[in-house]
Amino acid sequence: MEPRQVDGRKVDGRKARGEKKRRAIIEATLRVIERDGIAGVTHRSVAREAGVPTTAPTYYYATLDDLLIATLLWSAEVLCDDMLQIVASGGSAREIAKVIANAVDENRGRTLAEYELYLLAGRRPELKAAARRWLDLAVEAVRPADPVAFRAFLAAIDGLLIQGLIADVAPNEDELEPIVSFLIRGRDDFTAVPREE
Amino acid sequence: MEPRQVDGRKVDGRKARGEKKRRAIIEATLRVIERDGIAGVTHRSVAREAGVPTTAPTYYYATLDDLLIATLLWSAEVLCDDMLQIVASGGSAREIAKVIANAVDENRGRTLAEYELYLLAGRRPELKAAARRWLDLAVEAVRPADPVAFRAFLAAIDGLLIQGLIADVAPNEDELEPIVSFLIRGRDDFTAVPREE
DNA sequence: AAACTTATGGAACAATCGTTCAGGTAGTTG
DNA sequence: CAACTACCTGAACGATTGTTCCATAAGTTT
Repeated sequence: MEPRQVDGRKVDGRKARGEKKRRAIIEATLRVIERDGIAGVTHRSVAREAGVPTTAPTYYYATLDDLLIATLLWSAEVLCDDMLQIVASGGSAREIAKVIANAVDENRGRTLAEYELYLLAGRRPELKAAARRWLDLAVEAVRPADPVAFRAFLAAIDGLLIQGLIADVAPNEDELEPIVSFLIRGRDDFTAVPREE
Repeated sequence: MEPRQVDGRKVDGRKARGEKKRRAIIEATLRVIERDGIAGVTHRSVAREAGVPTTAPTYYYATLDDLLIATLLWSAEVLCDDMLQIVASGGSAREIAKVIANAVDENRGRTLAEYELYLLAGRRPELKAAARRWLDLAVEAVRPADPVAFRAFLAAIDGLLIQGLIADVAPNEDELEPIVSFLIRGRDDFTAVPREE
């Protein structure tokens, strides 16, 4: 059975293909950012990466800025997942340390891209909410009884990640684990308040 | 008495002027970064900001990249001062909170520039040492007995700053003070080891 | 199948970029 | 003051940029 709209018209296959290409362009843009940073994003570099004609990005996104913002808003969801994986995993200090170590080593490109988002949000107010979203989600997910200690923990996560990016050699989980352990000592404080249903 | 070289030759006034212009160009570049980010740095924009001819930046710095790196290395010293003011002030939590609040409000442009340095260092190894320098200096200045607690503190400083930059309204010192206070509780641990003379 | 709508892409444009270069200017030396 | 040197700059070039435009292809409806 073919997909149809409520009014009986067929779903326009042209639009469907368009949406796919739209996402392909955004994903290509993110890959470019991971590899070369925001500075490397041009219509042509994105088109080359996505394997589409030069004018395709322009066609789907009115301006290069729109493309960049769309990409970063989308990547913010990835950021959210990464960060919540760190914060709300409920795991041991070692598990958290492992996630951080991965973020600054294997996933280094993506982590760099995420902080490019942070920095751009500093200059583009419309990106602020997206960049900050994981912080809000973290608070909501954990519902810390001691918000002060939890905010300190969240700040330290950001600091460990960004400092890990500029280290000569990326820190491994063995180095990170004691620091994380120190940060979450008395973690019971975080989760003492159960979520109200 | 006019300045002379040891060999009796006069100091070349031409070179002296050149050095001044060199610094003027770097300072102009930093202002451009503070205002528009690294993306806004071009030979022409820098020249306009510095009030020098278009080709002057090219003349003094072989390539635009050299200019950028020279600027960021120089700004790293400012970063160092700022950070050490925070860390090694030996001040109260309130004083530290005040410095952070200033960095994300009044000095917002400069703080943004400093994190652009951080991020660029993530992609340019030759900048890493400069970006990391304040961390090394902080450790050396404080000589913490508990390096783990101190590194957590340093990471949290970075996190508070960068999160302050993407907040809807910049946090003030009243909000920051309890967090800082939490971070430096048991600060005696930091300074328990006196510097060996 | 004809009419119609939407998606698509190659050519081209103006603007801006980094950089080159030959000549001019200012300061120093003899 | 003439010769010399080092610093400096305006004009210009080739490359790349974002974006526009129109012809065409693809898909849908009548």
